[in-house]
Amino acid sequence: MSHISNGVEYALHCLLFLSGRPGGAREASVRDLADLQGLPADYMAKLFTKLSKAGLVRATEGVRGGFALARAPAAISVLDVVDAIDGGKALFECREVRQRCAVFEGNEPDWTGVPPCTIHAVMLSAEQRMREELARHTLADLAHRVATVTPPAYNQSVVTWLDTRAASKRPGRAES
Amino acid sequence: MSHISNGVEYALHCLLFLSGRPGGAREASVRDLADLQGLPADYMAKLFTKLSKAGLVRATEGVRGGFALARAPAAISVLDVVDAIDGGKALFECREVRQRCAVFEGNEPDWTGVPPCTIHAVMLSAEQRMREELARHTLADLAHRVATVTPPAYNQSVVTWLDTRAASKRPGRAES
DNA sequence: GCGATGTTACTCGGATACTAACTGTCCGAGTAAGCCAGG
DNA sequence: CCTGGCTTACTCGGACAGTTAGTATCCGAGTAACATCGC
Repeated sequence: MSHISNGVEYALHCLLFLSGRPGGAREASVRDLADLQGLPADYMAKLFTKLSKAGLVRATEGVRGGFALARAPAAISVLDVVDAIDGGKALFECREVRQRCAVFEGNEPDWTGVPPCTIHAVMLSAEQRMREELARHTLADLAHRVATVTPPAYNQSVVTWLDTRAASKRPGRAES
Repeated sequence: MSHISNGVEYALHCLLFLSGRPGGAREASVRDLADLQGLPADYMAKLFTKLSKAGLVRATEGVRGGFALARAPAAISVLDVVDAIDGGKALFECREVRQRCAVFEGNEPDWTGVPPCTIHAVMLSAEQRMREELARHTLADLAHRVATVTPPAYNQSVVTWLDTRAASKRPGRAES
């Protein structure tokens, strides 16, 4: 299992669609976002509730509701998304092996408890480097980089796909 | 589950004992090393075979056999140990979400395959930063730092523990 | 006394559970927007 | 014309199964060192 889960990737792709819409700040439903990318919709709903609790997106309820970014794309970093989805789990969990040393025979001295253990310190610094790199990139950066790769016709077709999808479903007794 | 497993921690602690022995290059059996630190011995044996395959330690078979470092402590980095135990697994696995976009309807264009996807690139750079930090620290560095924290009496008692342990078991019909 | 045999402790590798996390699905409750019927 | 009810599509949250990786244990095979036994 990779440390950064698939959920993070799913969420980032969806957030990119949300931030990439021209004119900004329009909202989209989870189901449309998931179907557009071939992702499991129910699972995405779970991920979006996590994003909402982290304050990255804002939900509007009811019919024609959906999610929109709660902040500007430039104010949301990849690290924010990773922490929101994966819960800020540690890269490494120290098991405090030093305290189990057989030489102590049950009563370990006080110097083994001093934080952090030497090996743990190395892992913490490595994790810090990783987090710094993730924090350097924002949704705006990613969206801009994606825009340089994708042809404009693709962006247009995505917009029309979402629009026709939104138009096809309307509340009330439409099909009766 | 943390990305850097407990096995890496176990291995690093054992390697520190191996590199910290004064006079260097003496060997110790897996069972002694495990019992000294209260670690599962059978599991440690598996980890040491991984270390051996990676060329970090050298095994001598038979009675009074054991493991010794294959290189100088200054020539073994924490990254070497992580890769040997955890198999160099990726921090993030790209699922190539772009190729599933519903707009394509089965026939994705060629530009989605260009490596790597924008999100993947960010994760790769973050992983690279982490690996650089892990590669900066060697066993010699760790051993030196540990030596500044632990009292000298502790090191002496560990040596005597290992020696008495080695002396208590001898082949042949010792206990008859 | 010297070589053959046996015992012991080690490495090596496979087979097998157990546990935890991630992934994905299903379902019910609550809410807002629009449509329709009745006053 | 206006108000109340109804339908719909959404969010929200819990419950649950499948898969995978890490953790841990057990066991058998092969090997080297040393003690003992037999010549």
